[in-house]
Amino acid sequence: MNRAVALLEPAPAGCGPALPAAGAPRPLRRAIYETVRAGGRVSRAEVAKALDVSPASVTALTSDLIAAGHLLETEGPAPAPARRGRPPVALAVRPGAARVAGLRMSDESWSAVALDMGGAVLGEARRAAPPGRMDADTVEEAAAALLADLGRAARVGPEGFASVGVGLPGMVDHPGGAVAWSPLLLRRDLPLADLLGRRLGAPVLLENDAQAATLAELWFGAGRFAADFAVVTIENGLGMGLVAGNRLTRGGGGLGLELGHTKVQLDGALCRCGRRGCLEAYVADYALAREAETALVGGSRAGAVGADLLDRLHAEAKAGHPAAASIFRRAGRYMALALSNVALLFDPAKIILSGERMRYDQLHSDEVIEEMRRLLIDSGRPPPPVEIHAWGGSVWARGAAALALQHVTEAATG
Amino acid sequence: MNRAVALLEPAPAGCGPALPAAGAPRPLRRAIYETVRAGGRVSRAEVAKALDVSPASVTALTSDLIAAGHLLETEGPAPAPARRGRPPVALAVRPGAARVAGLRMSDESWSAVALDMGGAVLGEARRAAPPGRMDADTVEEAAAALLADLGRAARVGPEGFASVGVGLPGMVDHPGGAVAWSPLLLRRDLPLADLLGRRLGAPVLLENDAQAATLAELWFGAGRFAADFAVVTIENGLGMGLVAGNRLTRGGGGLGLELGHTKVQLDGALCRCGRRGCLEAYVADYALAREAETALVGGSRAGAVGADLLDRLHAEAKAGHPAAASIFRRAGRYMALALSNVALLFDPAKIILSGERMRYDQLHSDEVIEEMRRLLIDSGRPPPPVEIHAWGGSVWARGAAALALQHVTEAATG
DNA sequence: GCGGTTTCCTTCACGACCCGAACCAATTCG
DNA sequence: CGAATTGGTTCGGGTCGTGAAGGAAACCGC
Repeated sequence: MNRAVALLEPAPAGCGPALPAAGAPRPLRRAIYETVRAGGRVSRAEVAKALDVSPASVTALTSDLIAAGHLLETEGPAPAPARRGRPPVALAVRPGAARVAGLRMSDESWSAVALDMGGAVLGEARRAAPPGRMDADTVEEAAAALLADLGRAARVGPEGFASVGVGLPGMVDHPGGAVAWSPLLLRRDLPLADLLGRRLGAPVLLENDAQAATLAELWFGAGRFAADFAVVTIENGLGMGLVAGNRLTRGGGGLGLELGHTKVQLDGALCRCGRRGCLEAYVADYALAREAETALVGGSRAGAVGADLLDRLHAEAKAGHPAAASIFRRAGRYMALALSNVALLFDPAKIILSGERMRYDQLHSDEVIEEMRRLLIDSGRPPPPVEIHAWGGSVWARGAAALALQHVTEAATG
Repeated sequence: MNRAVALLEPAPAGCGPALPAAGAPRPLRRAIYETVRAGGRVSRAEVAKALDVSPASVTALTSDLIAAGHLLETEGPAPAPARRGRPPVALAVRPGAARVAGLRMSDESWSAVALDMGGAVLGEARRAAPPGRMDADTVEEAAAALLADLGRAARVGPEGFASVGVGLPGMVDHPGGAVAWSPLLLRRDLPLADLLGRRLGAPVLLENDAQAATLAELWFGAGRFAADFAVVTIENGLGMGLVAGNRLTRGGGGLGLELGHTKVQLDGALCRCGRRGCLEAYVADYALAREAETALVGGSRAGAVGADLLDRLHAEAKAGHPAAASIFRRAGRYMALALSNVALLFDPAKIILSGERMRYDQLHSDEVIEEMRRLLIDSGRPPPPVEIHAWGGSVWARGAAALALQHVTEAATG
């Protein structure tokens, strides 16, 4: 910091996992690129130290990457230059090398975000979700329209996105690019990646929305410096994602981890999946809503639907309405039970709660966290801390965009 | 099979994972060795095809491994020689290259098994567990005594074991070689691997007993040809292990997956861990026993303890005793709930039930499996099949020995 | 200002690893 | 017996990454 230099490129703060993935035999070229991206502005010497490789290799490969237009040397020193000796030259990802998009489909609205290769947001867009369950054509149309909006917002022309990541609820076969089942879709086993890829003119990567949220934490959020953590998402349903050894874990079959339908009660409450005792049937918004209708009887019930109803319930509970409060209290207790099960089965270093619908803070109040702690057996170690990330809108789309970033990176760095 | 040749070495059936581990950057030397061990008797051409490497590399590295005494060429053709062309030369692991031992410590009895490098059992030994919780000296003494027994049974001299694997209940830090907590030990955070290693004169690898059982399935059992499966163990408590991408998964903190203490009921039955609603509190033997005392009132209750009591309960249930039957029925239903949760969270290709104490078949009857299926959401795919492996005695010790085998292999093949 | 020191980066020769192509070897088929 | 077929080996070469040596750019003390 011994001199101030105006940067020609905006200084990226870095994105992507900050720690190297365990057991990943990635080529050194890519490892170097990812290290630079993770750090934002990193010198060659730092790269060599971080990856434990010789400076010679770093020089050779960075000049290669610079020549290929993936990295660049920036003015100004790296974060903490030593006071003596030759000052380091900061390397950074060349942001303009490519642009990617992330789409997030949900039952309410779809959001999209455009990123440069440094992970900086170039623009955002949002549209209401098409009503009802969709056929393939409807999905394609809506996705193309949203991407066109995004292109305008981010000043990216058509065909301007090198890759598009898509996150949607349901059972998504990520490697196969197919959606085994989704509440948004009419058809089972839809090869959506191919369909959208043809329509959008760019390779499309699919992922379950909870997994996309997990990627968002890993790439841009609270998980960047944690190697092992779980993300629990509260949206229309309940989902979760797991990062182990700094990489996203996908279930054996490539499908997501269906936390919402794990059973927390024999012969319990009825879930929309038709079974009884699912966690969702106690904590999801539709579960709260059906109890709200009972609790708020006598109020202007007929007029309140969906989110309105829940907001009213929430207000009543805060105001001390006993029935309303008991609804949230029970939901919170089941939430604690579920979180303790996650901690016991996955042993994460931390648990992150994420989702747009986390405004009902009784689901993650101090009492809930405290109850979770009580439910954990004493392992001699502190229980995993629980962090709340009630990020707004585009975060999940950014997670989907991370898929695209990863894909472009792999293609570019062999 | 066109000619019969007497083998100088016993023909090994092969051991170890039959499929290559995903994302494992193991050196080709080791990959070749492991491929040969997995297949038992494999030709160079088959190795090259299986690993998708050039025959040239296989030739070079196998001659290297043969010279080092790790592999050998055996007489007789490999399993299915083509009818035409030069007949293949079968390669096999040289069984005598080293011997390893596996120890399994439990609350009742300790078992041990000696293996050669081909995974063949050279001998077994068993001793009653030392009573009560042990200090470090007691563990060392008992382990050394059992290993001496094993040496005699397997005709292996002292210092004859190249490595020793140990499986024990509790929270085991495998990479660190420490036991964070175990019901068998007095002390927390005991660096047992170092202590035993010094005493036994060989490198010692520790693992949670359920994880060892999972390794046993992966190396010798039903998991050899499955890349993704879960193992649920029913012993004094309930444990589980998970194989993903053909390798054992360890929790974020390196500790096991505490299935037995996941909560299946808010404010449920009291568990020995002090919490309420743990799965163990419904299905473990001590949980059954305490209900048995109630159910069998009027019988010769005073005389029946432990296993006797449960055997009587089991007999009564089979004979139609209503209270006895209801105990097992409830336990079975919670078992089904737990299995469905495992399937939902880990999405394994199959679930294997293992353990010496699985003689109470109501815990894994057809009704239980059927109930598990009903509890799973319809993913459009068949639910994971459940296999029962009520193997006797030394299997868990073999899983521990697999740890040692793996360690020796890694040391030998760089 | 000017060597000495420190840190960063580059150059260059080399070794480890694995591959492709060509070739030899051992068997069956016609 | 030659052709075909399959298994295994030899050999030159490419890629990747290293260690050692040295040049480059700053600071320090005189």
